[in-house]
Amino acid sequence: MLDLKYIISNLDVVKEKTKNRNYDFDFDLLISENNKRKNIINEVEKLKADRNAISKQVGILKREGKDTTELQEQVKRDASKMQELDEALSKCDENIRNMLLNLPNEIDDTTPVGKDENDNVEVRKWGEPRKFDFEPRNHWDIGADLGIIDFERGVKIAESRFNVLAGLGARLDRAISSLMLDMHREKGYIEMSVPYLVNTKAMIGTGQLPKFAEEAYICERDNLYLISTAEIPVTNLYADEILDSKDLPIYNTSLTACFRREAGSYGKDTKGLIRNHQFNKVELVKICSAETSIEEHEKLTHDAEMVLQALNLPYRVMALSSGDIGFSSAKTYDLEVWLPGQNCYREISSCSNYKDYQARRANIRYRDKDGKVKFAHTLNGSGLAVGRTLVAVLENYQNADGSVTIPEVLRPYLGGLDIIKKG
RNA sequence: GGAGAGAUGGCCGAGUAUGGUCGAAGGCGCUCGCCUGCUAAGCGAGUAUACUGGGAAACCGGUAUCGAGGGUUCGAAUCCCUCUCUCUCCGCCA
Repeated sequence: MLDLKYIISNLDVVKEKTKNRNYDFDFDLLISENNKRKNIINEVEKLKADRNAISKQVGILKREGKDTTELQEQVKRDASKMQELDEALSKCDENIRNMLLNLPNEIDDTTPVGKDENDNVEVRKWGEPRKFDFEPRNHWDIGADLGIIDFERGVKIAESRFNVLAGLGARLDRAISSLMLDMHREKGYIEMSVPYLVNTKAMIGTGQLPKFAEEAYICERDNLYLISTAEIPVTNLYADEILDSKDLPIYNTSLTACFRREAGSYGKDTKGLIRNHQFNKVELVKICSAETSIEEHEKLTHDAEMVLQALNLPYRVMALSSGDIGFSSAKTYDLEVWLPGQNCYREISSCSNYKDYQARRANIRYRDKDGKVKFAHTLNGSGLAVGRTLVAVLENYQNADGSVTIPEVLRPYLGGLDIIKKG
């Protein structure tokens, strides 16, 4: 949520930046609603001030044993007017809040302006894609042949876009998760184990609602949502809190399953593990002050990159353009890993600086050194998507005979195992 | 699932029976100043948030907020109703 006062006093900039997202927003309606609101406040608060003053008088007179009937009658006359105005005011407040909840974050000045993902800008590249002396295969062929990914049975017990990892597939998934969590813990992140179901308030806090209700699985009976990312529970841990500046920055990491309906992506990546309804992800979440968030964002991205480097997986870092960046984000770097089976780079992590956008929604604040209460900045990034990392390992480490070499750093997590072979 | 107790500022905690002088005692914490070889202690002062009006600003006024929402009343932290959450006991259970 952007600050309404900021929007009004920087209207041209905000309009321009919203337009750069290809996002339509009725700023005129917002402003007229706000003017209406101020007028009502003026009127109703005068009435209330009168009422309070008279009520005070009544109290004093009653104690002296004097008659107050006339004063009481006087207040009664304005009661219905006050109620009317109060109702109009709450309606106004609600309208404004809804509008603000549906206005995306202001893009950072360094976010490249562009139409869509084709305008994303490559920031850096790491590693050389391996040269194969055979035709590299897709991970779903490799996985099925090795018997470590079972696509059919996942569909049988749930529906399409669900899969089952079996044997070394499941163990490899766990090894990858553990490696990531250990690496992040060593960098100072606190590991968190959090609920996979959250309430509406949390979903609004991080920006999934009201705009993206279609993406979420709902447990209607209990009015809870399955999380689409650990960002939701971990960021909202601090909702409605005033943190001490001594406790900032907060570094958290969390492994959770993530649930996404993938509405509107029918036909996209239907094969394999790339786009599933449920996948594991290790998330990095930071809460920090406004002064440090740009630097913390760079560091967070770096921390996610280190996992790819440890696994020796080639990748590139993309700065998302204004047309591709997420609704709540001011600036986002995507990490894209090289997938030889598909001969392209694919997103494996998304690292975003939300600045105070989520903090305003979730009411996450801190007291700075002067004792002033300020909105915090929130950041998060995948470090990394576990399923997609599994994909990258299978495709990058595949051998001509269909086996897959285990990357060195994962071997301690697999009892020293160095290769997955058929049978 | 059954029975009971509770929710007050950054934190703890009084106030609720008897509605008005309660934005709310006291303590802790924090900030500033004093004092003391240093630290600790001590002394003094200050210390909620949001919205809104005026002002260049310092600041001054108004409104709202004692879990949330409604109601009674001239007036609600205090009385009534609904909901949410927390705790204790019982039952069930990984």
